[in-house]
Amino acid sequence: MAESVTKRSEDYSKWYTDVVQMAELADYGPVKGTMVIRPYGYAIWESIRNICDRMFKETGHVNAYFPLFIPESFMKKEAEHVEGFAPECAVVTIGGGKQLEEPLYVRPTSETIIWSMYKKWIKSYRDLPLLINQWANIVRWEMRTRLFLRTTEFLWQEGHTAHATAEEAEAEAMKMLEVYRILAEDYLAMPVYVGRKSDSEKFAGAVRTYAIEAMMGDKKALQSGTSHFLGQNFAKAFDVTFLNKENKLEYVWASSWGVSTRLIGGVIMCHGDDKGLILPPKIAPHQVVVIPIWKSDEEKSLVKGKLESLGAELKAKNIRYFIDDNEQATPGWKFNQWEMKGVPVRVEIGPKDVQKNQIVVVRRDIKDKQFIPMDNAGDVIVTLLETIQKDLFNRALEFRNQNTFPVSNYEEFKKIIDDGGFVKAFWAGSAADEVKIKEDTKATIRCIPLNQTEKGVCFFTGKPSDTIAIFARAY
RNA sequence: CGGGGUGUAGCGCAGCCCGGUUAGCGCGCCUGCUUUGGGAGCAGGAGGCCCUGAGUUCAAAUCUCAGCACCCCGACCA
Repeated sequence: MAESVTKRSEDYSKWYTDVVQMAELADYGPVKGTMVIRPYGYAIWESIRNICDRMFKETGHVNAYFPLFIPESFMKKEAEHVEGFAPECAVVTIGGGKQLEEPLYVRPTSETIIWSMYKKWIKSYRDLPLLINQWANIVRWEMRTRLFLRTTEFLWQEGHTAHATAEEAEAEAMKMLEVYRILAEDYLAMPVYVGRKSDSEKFAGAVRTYAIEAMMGDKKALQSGTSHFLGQNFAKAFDVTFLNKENKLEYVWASSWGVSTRLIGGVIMCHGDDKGLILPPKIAPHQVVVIPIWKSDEEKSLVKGKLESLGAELKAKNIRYFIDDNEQATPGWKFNQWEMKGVPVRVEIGPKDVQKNQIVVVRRDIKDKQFIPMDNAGDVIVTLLETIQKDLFNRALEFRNQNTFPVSNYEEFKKIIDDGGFVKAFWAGSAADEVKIKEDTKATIRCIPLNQTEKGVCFFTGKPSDTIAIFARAY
């Protein structure tokens, strides 16, 4: 009986697919490109969603919900937007058995329908800022899909804000970018490069796009969150104006920002190993799994007694724990199963432990096994979870830094990209140069870090440059 | 849309080339007994429009043609 995943070193994408399915995170839906998020995967999404939602509310945002269907005419109002999204949209042309007067787009993102409503709601500077987020599903008809990373339909949040000034809208985009950085680094333990997108990579309809970019276990990049300064593009397209303090009519300034279930894919590829998933404690549905062990009925009642007191202690410390007392499965099977599912800490209690008043505690990430006294188990485990959270981040950070390289010419660049890794180097090229690099190497500018002060020479054009860019192959 | 491939039990496959009784195997599932500190053992059992349609033949999972679906590599895409 060999129920293990493909080794990461053998076939990384097979490994990924194996983990997603064997850890019961998701399954393929009946329609090509669709995904069923299974309870365990959904629980991870709920963790992420709760963390985000709290941070959004702490930064002054409120939730609302806008319709799934968008009239075709709305999509066409912003030229770049329709050009960018129309080819990957699903369109409804029949309703109630009749051909519709106007086709309805299934939202690929909600800027258009939201700004059509903002036109009604915004009249004065007193109505601003308007800071709305929605949790929703969206549809993008992708040609090639991968569970969590790119599916036809996925879950996300999209924030859409309206402001009286460009500075305020830009500040909002930056603020939410920072929220995303905190989400990625402090909760998902996934270090990210934070920066601006090049013009060719920016969102269709944005003035500027910002992103967080993470390195996966195969040294490819994953765009993990984006935040856009939209300028007045959508306000102009939907004619959203307000009277400012000087009683002058002005177009509203906007931002939008989003993260999606793709983050789950990021967590899998950032931390996972050949035994499966490794979840950061802060988002793990179960932070601790307790596996009781007994043979006789006598041992069973002894162990059960200890389980109760341990459960009470873990609960008192607000630890999310699960006692796997299923008698149909053997302990060995459970060990493997919960390692596959990435539970950060495993606790074993058997007759021997009861006798010594101890428990066995095993870390998922480094397999470290220790025996600790029963009495202060709660405190020890709280500390252990914090340590694991930090260690996961540091391990990922070290991996990323060791695989991020400077280059001084294009030959070096090609070698790094071919061998796998990020390139962090001075850049003064054009959009055409970006295309050329992409054609040659499949690498793109992932982001241009903010607040740069250094000067150097562009590795591609040889021109002087004050801009460092990060290049990589991406998902 | 171009190139290649695959459709047989819940999953993974064999059988097909060379047509011939009740279509097999592994895992999973069910029942019973024994087990339980790293994926338990034995015994018994359930489960199949062999992708669809047409054709060839005494006879088709197997040969021929058409269709459909899916997968991989491109193209496209974040």
